[in-house]
Amino acid sequence: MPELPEVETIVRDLQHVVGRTIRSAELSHPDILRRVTRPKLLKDLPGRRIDSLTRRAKHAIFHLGDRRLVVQPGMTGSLLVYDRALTPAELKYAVLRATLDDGRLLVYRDVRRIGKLLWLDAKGWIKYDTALGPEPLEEAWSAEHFAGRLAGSRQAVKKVLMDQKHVVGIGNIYANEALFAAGVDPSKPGIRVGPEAAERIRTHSRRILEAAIRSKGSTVRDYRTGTGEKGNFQLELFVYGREGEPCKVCGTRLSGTHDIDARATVFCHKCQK
DNA sequence: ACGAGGTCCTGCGAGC
DNA sequence: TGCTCGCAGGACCTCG
Repeated sequence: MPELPEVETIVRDLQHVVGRTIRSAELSHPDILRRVTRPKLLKDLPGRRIDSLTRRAKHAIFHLGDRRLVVQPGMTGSLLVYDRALTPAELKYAVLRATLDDGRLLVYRDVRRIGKLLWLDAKGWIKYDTALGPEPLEEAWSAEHFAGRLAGSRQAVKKVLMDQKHVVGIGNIYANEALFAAGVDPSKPGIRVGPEAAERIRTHSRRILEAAIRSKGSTVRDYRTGTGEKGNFQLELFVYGREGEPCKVCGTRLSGTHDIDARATVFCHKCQK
């Protein structure tokens, strides 16, 4: 489940494809495309140079001349580069395969295809970019900004933290972790989270995201780095995936619920108020 | 304008 | 042993 640290890791690992030109492309499942058809994308890609590869929110952005290929890995998406032909097993989930001018293969792999590929021109990019909230590791996500968004919402604080309109890049794993670290009950309505607790959530979110980047992300299931390896931050999780196990801080049995946005929420009812 | 809830997609593991 | 079924969740959509 790539969130910000996982996509950041993938993008850093794949910088070696920058400067390469796409020679040809193949797409096995057009159902992952958004706002573009298969014939259009496959006609547009060949001959384009990868000018840069960046991250926005939980997405990887390939800058290809006047257009951008936005990769939203969703749950099970990953980006991999091969210097050999794919095995039949690898081919099964290789949704997009782009042959580069040095002969290597750039692959978007996605088992469940919850992920999406967007092919945007300059205008489409602006629309996409402006719909997203600030990056959590940048200045724009200030104490005032976050406290203001919380104060204006009756939604559960966990849902606000995961809402990409308010702040990007934080998904279920890191929302659970940040709220535990901040000592805030995930179900508390945003409007009832005071400025002090809001600031704890913001600073702990940043700290955890940065630590997770240093550990190359959390591999809970399918996530792999851009070099095909597992991340390591799953070893440092305090609550996610630990329902029923003892709280690492106080020993209380961790609670679990699906009441917030139908997502798995795990928390310590003693540490989080 | 906002919030609630449904939908997509497939592998995996629990349970019988 | 082999089957069914529930679950995982980011982004987007519709409905009220």
